[in-house]
Amino acid sequence: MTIVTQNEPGAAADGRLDDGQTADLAEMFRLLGDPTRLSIVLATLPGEIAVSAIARRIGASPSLVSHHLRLLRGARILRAERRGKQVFYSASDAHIRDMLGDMIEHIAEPHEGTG
Amino acid sequence: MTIVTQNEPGAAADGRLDDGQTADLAEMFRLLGDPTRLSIVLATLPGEIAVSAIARRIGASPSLVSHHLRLLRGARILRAERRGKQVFYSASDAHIRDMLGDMIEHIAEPHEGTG
DNA sequence: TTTACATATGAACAGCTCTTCATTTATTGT
DNA sequence: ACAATAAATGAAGAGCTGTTCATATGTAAA
Repeated sequence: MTIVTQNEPGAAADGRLDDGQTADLAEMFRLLGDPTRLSIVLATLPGEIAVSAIARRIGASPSLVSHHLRLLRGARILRAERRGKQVFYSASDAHIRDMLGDMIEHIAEPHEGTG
Repeated sequence: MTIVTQNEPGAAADGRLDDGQTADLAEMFRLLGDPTRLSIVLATLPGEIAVSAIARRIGASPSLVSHHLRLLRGARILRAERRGKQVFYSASDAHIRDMLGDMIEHIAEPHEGTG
């Protein structure tokens, strides 16, 4: 689960990642590749949000949300902080937040006019 | 004057995407979420590359590569151009290229763990 | 303690996906 | 025409995944 950043000189400049980096990146994409899970992640971007609030906002059961949250926690995409009865989730760090922010901007940009 | 309520391209900067955009983004992530498929996409980033060359480079069978390429073509992530017996693949547009370039930069950045 | 709320976990199942192998189509050269 | 090479396609199976339901755990208040 460690992201190795010490790759050989000259790599990564033109889209070359080593196998470990590729696997890590794919794993991250895989987790974001489910609509429910992506909705959960998106719901955390504005700021900390409790499990029940996520469930309400995306229209899913707390159980399902919790299952997905476990995976997102495990991949260090989200982090949890308990406060009373509730557990608040947020992006695990600024890196994740920036990355997702960039993705959203990309998606939000106008695509070519379809025929 | 009220604030824009149109939820099309140019949505919010705080992580709010409509269901369609979320589904599209998830679908894209899903496709990039398989290591073999991600490797294929990465192999196309430096420039056009033929199917057999991709297969050689990532160590997969031409058949498997072709199957994945069909999905990537279908999602407009890659585009194909036949030249003689070979078919060359590349990122479908600058948008995709930029997005993936950003992702790679993000992944390549130092990402410390184990505090 | 008991009650109520919030979240997490386990089991189970339907549906999907990745891969392999066999076959087919497309293109070039003889 | 035939053979050779490149790529695409179809079928089939093993394994994985998302979801639901039931149950457990943690927390706070009465």
